[in-house]
Amino acid sequence: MSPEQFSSAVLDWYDRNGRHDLPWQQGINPYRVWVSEIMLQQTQVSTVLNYFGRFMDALPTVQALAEAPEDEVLHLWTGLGYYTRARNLQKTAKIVVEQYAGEFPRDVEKLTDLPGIGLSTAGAIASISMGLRAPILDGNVKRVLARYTAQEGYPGEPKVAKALWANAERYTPHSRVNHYTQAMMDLGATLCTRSKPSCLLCPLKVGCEAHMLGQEIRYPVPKPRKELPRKRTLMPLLANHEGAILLYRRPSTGLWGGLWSLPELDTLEQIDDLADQHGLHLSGSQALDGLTHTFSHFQLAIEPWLVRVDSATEHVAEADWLWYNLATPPRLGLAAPVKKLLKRAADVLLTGESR
DNA sequence: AACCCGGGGAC
DNA sequence: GTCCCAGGGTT
Repeated sequence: MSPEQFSSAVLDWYDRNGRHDLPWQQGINPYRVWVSEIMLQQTQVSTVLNYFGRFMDALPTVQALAEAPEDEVLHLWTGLGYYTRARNLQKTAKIVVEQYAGEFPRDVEKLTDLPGIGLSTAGAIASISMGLRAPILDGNVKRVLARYTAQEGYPGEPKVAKALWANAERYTPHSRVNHYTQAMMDLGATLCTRSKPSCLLCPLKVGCEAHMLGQEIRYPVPKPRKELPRKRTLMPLLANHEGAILLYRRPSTGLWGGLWSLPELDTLEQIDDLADQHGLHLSGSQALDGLTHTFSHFQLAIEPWLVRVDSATEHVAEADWLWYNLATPPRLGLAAPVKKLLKRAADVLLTGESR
């Protein structure tokens, strides 16, 4: 779509389906829009609804905010979080009153010089409350544009951010910028949502690259995960004469909650403690191929050892321990890597092969 | 570029 | 529990 078609489609949708009844959309002026934009930074609309009205009732003008005790401002902010926002709010109010005679500068660059106002917030204030053709790139617009252009790369990357800003600028229309800005935020908040976007209702679905690829959820590309912490553990597979392996049931809460698993040891020497605990006599042990299991929050390197049990093992004394017969496996919940290791153990025990 | 700030909601 | 949200400032 051309930029004109793009913005027309967005504006038509806004006229029919956009939100027009939010508190900060009434009695629009730079002060109200500014306060709402600051409150909405990293904060959901439903939360801000509980604060905006109270704040405006108490401090209806930039002069009132500039003259208020800081404690009063922070009181009105209590529960919203990111309290630097509140302090910056009042700093900016004082600057606007003292340096700009109480009128916000009609200039994006001057707006970004004010504490707490970055490029996106400046664009929102300038377009919504002043009608200036200024782009925004908040989380909503970022998501809409990243999908529309199937933008690769994490938006925190300067190269990617630059591409997104360039498109934000390109699609911003020359007329009705106030409605366009509001429309793009609405689109991102109500249709082009992070998960389960409502593409069938979207005015941009015709040109949306991500939709054409059927890959809406891939965009924007999430922040790259930091390397996961690594842990290691030894897992002994104690095998009795019947070809059964000793397992225990993990506590119902926590990692692998309620699943059956192999014992975990820090060193191979601890195997003797385990044998004593169950009254077992061990013979030879043999290393199996190691494997790595990845959790959401760490990587676990597992060193499995196949250990032969020499003594009789009719019963296990402790509760939550059992001999898992590889030939006639009971139907139990097993941790994924344990299932893999049991299969390996079965191969070794039945064929004598080491893999 | 990495990190800090914060509370709440979706999943 | 994790991740994200109408981001910006500091180091």
